[in-house]
Amino acid sequence: MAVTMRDVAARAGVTPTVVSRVLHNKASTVRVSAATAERVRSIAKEMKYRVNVTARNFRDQQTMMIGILHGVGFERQRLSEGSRYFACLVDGIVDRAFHYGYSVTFCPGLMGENPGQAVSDGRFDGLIWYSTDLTGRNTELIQNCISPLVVIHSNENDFEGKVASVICDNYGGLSQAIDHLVGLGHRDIGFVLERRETFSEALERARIFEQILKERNLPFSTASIIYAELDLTGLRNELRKTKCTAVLASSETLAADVLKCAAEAGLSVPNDISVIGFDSTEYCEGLTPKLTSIYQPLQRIGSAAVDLLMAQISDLPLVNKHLVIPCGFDIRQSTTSNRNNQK
Amino acid sequence: MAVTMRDVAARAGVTPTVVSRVLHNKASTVRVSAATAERVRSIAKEMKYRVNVTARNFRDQQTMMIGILHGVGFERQRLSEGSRYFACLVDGIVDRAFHYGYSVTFCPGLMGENPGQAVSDGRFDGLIWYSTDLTGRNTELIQNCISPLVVIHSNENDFEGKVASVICDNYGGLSQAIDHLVGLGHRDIGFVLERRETFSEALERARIFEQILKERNLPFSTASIIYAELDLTGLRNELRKTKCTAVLASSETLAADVLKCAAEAGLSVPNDISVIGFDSTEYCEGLTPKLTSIYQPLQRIGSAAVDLLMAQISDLPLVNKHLVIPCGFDIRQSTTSNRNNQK
DNA sequence: TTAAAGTGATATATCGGTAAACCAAAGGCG
DNA sequence: CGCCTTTGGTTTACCGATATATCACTTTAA
Repeated sequence: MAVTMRDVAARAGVTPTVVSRVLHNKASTVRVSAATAERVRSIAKEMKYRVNVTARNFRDQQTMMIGILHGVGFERQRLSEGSRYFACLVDGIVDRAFHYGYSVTFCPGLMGENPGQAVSDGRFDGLIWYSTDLTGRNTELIQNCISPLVVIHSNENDFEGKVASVICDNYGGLSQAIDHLVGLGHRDIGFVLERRETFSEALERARIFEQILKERNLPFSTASIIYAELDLTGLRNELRKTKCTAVLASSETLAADVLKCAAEAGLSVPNDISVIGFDSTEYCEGLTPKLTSIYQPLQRIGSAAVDLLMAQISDLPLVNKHLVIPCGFDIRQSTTSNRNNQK
Repeated sequence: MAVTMRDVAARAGVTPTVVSRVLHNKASTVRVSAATAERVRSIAKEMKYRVNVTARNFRDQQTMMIGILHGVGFERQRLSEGSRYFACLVDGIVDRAFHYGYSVTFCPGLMGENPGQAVSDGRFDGLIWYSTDLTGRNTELIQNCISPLVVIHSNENDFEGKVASVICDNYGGLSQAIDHLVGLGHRDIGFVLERRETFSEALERARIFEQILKERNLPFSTASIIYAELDLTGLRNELRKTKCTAVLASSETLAADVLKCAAEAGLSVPNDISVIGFDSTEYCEGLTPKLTSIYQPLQRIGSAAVDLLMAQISDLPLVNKHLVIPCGFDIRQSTTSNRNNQK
């Protein structure tokens, strides 16, 4: 069917080996006469010869392919849900992988019995695990996963420090946000997160939020944590009765929900209540009011994950297999001085 | 390194062939004793044997992998740009591909010299081409692409009908939108699109828009087409001075820009001007006011593309290689009766 | 003059799985 | 008993690229 190396070799009156050398080895190292090399090259071009990548990968026992495992099991995350977030991450991964000559494949949900099997199948040279849920069954799957593996949103404390991870600096990001609010005169600050016990990322942020408030000697009580159900009625009521003059939301999407609920509850943002989100993609600019937000460099997180993965694949020594990427902070219109607060 | 079929065979005291038959052939067709089969199966399980997918693919001369080629060349579309749109499409593709046992890989930008080469490389069994630009160099690349190939946003008139395509029913969708506006008493209707000569999809919609207005005996002039530059100042001015009481935008993102510019121009939507978008993902619900929109069933478009591709890969006879998927129409808050118009 | 070194290529083996051809032993039948 | 069929395997070959070892033929140096 397709033109093979043998075909080219036959036409050029040489051995496949020579063709291979001419086309893929550094010509300096190998001994092929200039004339032959030129002839082979021109014939290969004329015949539109292309290496069979599958054959080469098979021989080299590699695939030049990494998989993104997202939303494992019941979580079943789709690209179009929370897409802004995931899309930025994927862009970072794909770009960086491309730079290494690697391609990226999506593994939606569970791929076969065990996600790790995709690697032992030889289907991928490595996996990047992206999931907001690092509890229960996922913990187990990750630990049993045959490396190479990098988990996003995980840190050195998870998995006994054995699994490479990339995470944004939640502590730094939340500190900036809280200090910003404190600077504006706020003292009663709340944290809004989805009520989902398996949402590790949000829970971790809530934990750090509490820690920072205490470090700053700011008031913290159970009322400081506001849970949002899928149905937003509850959130609307919570906002109406909370004594917080400012709230942080654990994600951008949730911050948008807070804006919506505040409006429905008759609260003006930022005059009645200041709101800060987490993510800061271009989406924040589109909201009314424009959302002040902690900025996660998602593309950098993605590319860092690829770097970690490549180090494992190439068996390079890793100085640190647990990366923490600093967050930025973008002040927009949804936060203002507590003086304005009419409560 | 990994356990191979030979390892299992050795332990079971049989030939690799037998292992292969036991594990992957329908046991009924092949002649292996029940006892042997059972023994092989249990040993394979015990040794955690997994087929080497690369090896099998190599032998079968296939990859069980399809590529999504998006944003070729200078266009260089990233997933996070226009992500809502693309994300839905990708979800449809990935799901359907998975159903066929195929995986999906992203090929951002130009992959090597010629995108089609990815297939002749044997890297993919087929390609899905998604691009808003089907002009110039891309036309050439598509025509030179070694099949199998399916192009999204293309129809039977492109590429001499030779290239399989999937497109949404722009005529039907726009008709519904225009009839909706006419029903509300509007007569001066505009169409907003990005000023980019290579934006085939938007240009096609503008052309159909014009056709429908003429069919309905509605006023059409060059002023009916409003171009949006990257810098939105122009759009703001255009909206301020247009005599249109309603505008259609060629995409959801652009419709959001129209809402923003209208607000900045001091126009109330929908009272001063009605706005209709194209896409209708959940994003429309988040805008203020909620956006009335033509609904493209993006996931269906994606899955239809996969079906077309699979038919080509399996060499099945195709009744129709040019699919047109009907659009829906979701009425929300950005359109209202022309009576309210204060102009 | 002869051995050593250099040059330009070829032959071979292998990655793992599997289809196709082949074969030995057991069972069936006139 | 001898011949045919069935059963339960084994042997072989191949997919395409390429690393390694090998080889024939020069050229150079002692």
